[in-house]
Amino acid sequence: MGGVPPVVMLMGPTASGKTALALRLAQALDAEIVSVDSALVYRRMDIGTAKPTRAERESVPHHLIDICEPHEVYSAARFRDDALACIETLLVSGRLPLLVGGTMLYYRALTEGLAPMPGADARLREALSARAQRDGWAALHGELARVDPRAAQRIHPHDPQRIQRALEVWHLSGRPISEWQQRAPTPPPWRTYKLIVAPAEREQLHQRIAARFDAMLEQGLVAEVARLRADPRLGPELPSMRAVGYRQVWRYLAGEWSFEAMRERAVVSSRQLAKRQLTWLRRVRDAEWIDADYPPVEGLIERLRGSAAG
RNA sequence: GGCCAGGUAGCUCAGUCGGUAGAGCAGGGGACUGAAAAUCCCCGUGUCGGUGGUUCGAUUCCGCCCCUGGCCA
Repeated sequence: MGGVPPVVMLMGPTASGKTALALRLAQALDAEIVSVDSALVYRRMDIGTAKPTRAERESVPHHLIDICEPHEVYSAARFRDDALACIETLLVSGRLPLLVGGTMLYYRALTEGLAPMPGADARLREALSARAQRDGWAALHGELARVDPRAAQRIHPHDPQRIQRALEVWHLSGRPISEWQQRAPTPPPWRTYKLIVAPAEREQLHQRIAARFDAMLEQGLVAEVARLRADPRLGPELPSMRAVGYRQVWRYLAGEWSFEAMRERAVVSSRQLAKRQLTWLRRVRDAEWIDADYPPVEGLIERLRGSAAG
């Protein structure tokens, strides 16, 4: 099969058991885990992100976890750079990279690349938000329609995040975002083996999600968020604090929601996240789907060994 | 036991001056290029508690019954 080294990607919705399965595979295959998760990158966010425990991280090396502070803004672009560097290092030293996570945009950034357009600019975003506050996002969408009709057509007038990003790119580069985005995918040079783990029944996933959130509460999620709230650099609008669970507990601690309402809203958000992840996952081609309740671990190990040797 | 208010979508409720009903939430599907655990888009037939009656026609009006609150005994 040639000398192209393999990379294994283990994907799946939240609460599907990715972490446990990854540990077993990594130990059997002598692999190292590369996290593909937009929340695990943040330090001090452990319980609510279901971050692998210290013991787990000692049994198998993990990468791209705890790499930035919650007041910082991580991004798909940073992930791509970090992941490419990390995978290269592992491959050079002959170890198998096992990519594990549920942030599907990050997988896409990695496997298809990102257009080389300008990155985020906090000042500009503030200015755009201020104008939206005054004139409404519809006005900014109208402006986008003048400078980049193609993008304006694709972006819904109610989608502030994308309107803002499109205008940001326009102001920073003088070129429409739709122009930047017209470019062929740039796949990485290695072969990938894709695994998707998910419960066969949606109801099963819903039960896992509720049970897991209750477990997080028992483990002290509220206290964890209280500690984060005490950090003056953190606020509810930051990407880190908008993560499922954190966002709801924040509002509970702010006195906006009862404990029961917080719990319900968090579980609901988690279910909705899982649904969005599944929408991405269904589109993934050439992936092997694994039933989360009966993962064929031994068979998988055999196949991956064959693939790695191939 | 009596009186009052309710029983309408999985939940909370609106509504039909009689022509078989619609919001929010939940749920489902989809989109997704530096915030992505984010941000958006689309999708609403359900014995209108049961049963008789009036009526061309009842979820709507009337009687009785059941259930849930509240008040009075």
